[in-house]
Amino acid sequence: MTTIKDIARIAGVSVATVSRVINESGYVNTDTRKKVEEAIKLMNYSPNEVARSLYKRKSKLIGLLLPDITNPFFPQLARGVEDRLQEHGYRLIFGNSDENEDKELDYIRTFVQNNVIGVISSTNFPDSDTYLNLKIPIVFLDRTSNESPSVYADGREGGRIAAQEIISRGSKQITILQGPAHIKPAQDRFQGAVEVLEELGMTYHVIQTSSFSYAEAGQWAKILFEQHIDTDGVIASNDIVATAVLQEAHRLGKAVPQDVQIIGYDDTPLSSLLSPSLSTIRQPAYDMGREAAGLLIKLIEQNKVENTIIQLPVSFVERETTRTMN
Amino acid sequence: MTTIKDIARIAGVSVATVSRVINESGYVNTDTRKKVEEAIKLMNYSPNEVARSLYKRKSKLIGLLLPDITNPFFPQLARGVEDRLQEHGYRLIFGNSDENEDKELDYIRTFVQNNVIGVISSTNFPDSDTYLNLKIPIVFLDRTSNESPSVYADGREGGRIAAQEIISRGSKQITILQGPAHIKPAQDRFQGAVEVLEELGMTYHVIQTSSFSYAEAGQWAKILFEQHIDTDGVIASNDIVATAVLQEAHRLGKAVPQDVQIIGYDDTPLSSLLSPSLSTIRQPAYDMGREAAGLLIKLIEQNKVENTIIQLPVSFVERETTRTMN
DNA sequence: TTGTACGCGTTATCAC
DNA sequence: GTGATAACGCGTACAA
Repeated sequence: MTTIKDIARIAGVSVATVSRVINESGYVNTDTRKKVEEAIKLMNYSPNEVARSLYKRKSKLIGLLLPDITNPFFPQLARGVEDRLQEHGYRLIFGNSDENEDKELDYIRTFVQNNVIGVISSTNFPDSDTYLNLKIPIVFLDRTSNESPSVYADGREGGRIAAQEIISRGSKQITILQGPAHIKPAQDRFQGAVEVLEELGMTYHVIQTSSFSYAEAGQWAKILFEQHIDTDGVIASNDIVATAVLQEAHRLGKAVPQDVQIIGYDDTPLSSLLSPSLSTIRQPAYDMGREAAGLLIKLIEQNKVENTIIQLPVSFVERETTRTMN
Repeated sequence: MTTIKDIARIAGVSVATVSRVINESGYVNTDTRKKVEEAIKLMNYSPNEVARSLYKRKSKLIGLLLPDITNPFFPQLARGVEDRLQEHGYRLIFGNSDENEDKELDYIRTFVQNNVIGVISSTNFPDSDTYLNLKIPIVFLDRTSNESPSVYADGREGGRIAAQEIISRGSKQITILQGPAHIKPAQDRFQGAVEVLEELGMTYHVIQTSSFSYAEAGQWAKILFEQHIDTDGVIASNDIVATAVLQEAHRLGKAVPQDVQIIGYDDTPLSSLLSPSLSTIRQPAYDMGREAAGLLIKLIEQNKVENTIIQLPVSFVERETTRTMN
């Protein structure tokens, strides 16, 4: 590995001078600068970030913690985060938490050990000591915590919209798939939907699910129609589950949306490719990622930041699993 | 931040001793060990990985470069990699390359600057100087290069199987969607399919596509049926495109698989949730990720490794977009 | 069995 | 303008 010393030797100057031209700090004669730059190019040298990080006690690394990159909602988030960070020269240390507090804690610790300069986390435990004791900026993504910097979409509102839309399009026997109990955004959207259903005095049923996994989605769909065969409107906990419901409806010979309407949640890319394409509540995942990264960068680079709570709008995406309004 | 010095002071010993108990190297009296361990627990101390990395000239970090985490094939890969690495105490620095050589080079450089101890890359440029000059272990994932360590599934064979299956199930007017020209695995599977079609003297058409993006998939599907309305068998370049074709077929009132059979590629999780569910060529993505991580770890921790080229089997997954054999 | 001192590659301070 | 040099936190000879 070629170090700053090598460059200094080749350019015939001291390491201090090399450091100066690299960091554009302090004075340095045009000629000597040229010599140094040539040496750098010659050796294809780039400074050791680890040494830098050790001295400055901070790196260009940012920790990103997501529940499960395999759930198609999160890659969008991750991509948004990465694209924005990359523009500012930051890099990502990444981990999947599986919504597991221990795993999360373990990752956060190693993030800190690696001098990450900030953390973006999608966690169900934003108020745990892990985060409270963190001395670096942290942004919660897709999850909220009191006054802590957060970027999220309003789940309760999303749930409300889902319920309103499906009701106004004529469903009378609505079944809600309630997402995993430990996942806050899932409960928010569930609450929102229930609120509207209650307000309007609708009869409805609830199917409790315990994961968003592809593997189990089919099971929830089966159970749904076993227990409530006459349901004519399904508010799913996310697009994966909605897709499974759609498939099961087909299997049972139910016409969608004539016999049963289905509304998903997230607006994952696949939703528009289904047939019928999936009506859903859109969360602007990519933008959420970008916003979170932007907020974190502000937190890192400025001392005062105005808005540390960023709420992005959700919206109903009308496709083919809901009927048209008359 | 609490450092090894603090621990030493609190435990009333020298930093060397603390280091010894942490790393379980050298002798240390049971009593003094106890004192040190107590101090560590008291302060909730964990060693600074950056300083370690600087001294040892290598970290516990591994660089992972993927084309686009937003393509549902790659999260599976990533998850496999991460799960295995995590078991061995390694962490991931992650980047999306967008199949772009400059971006790739930029990431690899920052990986090196951060003392990553190995790299896993899904690249179209495995023979570029970037990789040849790398002095750390590298494993190519989903892509191959001569004799370099690689983990991949046989694309050519996958293409052959796709063609064989669709032919033996009765398609006569086959259209192949040829994936992006610069993506090797896409071309491999295309070649494989063409080979079989040629060998059997079938007539077939080719639609050239230039990306795997959701946004454009619909376009290719439209073009396909515009140019070859009488096609009765489609070999898609991956599951995303296959899904778009399926949707377009619906739109045109074509029955699947009666009028037109469709075979995808990858066996992305969504494939089984479509209706009709998608017949496809399965790549064991998660396992590929795990294998790649395992191979890299071997490369890092052992000096001799037997098999550095790992080829995983592809297989036909029969679902509902192909007819049953008689 | 334990402690001292040095070096890992870089930046910043302070002379010159 | 430029060059020594201390310091960042840790691991390891080597000495004790």
